[in-house]
Amino acid sequence: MSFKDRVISIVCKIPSGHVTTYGTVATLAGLSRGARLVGGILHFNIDDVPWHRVVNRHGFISTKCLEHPKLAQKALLEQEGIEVTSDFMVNLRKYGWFG
DNA sequence: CGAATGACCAAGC
DNA sequence: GGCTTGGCCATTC
Repeated sequence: MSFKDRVISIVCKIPSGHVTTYGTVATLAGLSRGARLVGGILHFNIDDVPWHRVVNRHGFISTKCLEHPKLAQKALLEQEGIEVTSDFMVNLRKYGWFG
């Protein structure tokens, strides 16, 4: 069991229709200051976790990946009932999940 | 095992 | 008020 596994576990527990932030995931995983690690971990496990439910502090999709994954994420979020603006931003105040 | 890396955050100019 | 800098710490090669 490692921080990585905890992060993955937590991300998988995010209820459908909700999103959370890197900082929140890091805190729930035990490292309130490990937001960066969460990003890196999700990067290495992009195929194993619903990373589309994790956004940065501003509610923006922070991936530096190609635009295609972003569109996929936007579609997935909307599919779950989450409003995503054309700027790939979600309303954390409304859809934010903090455990 | 050591050095580099990173999809963040908050404070400082 | 927007941009730049520094710190954080596990994972990876």
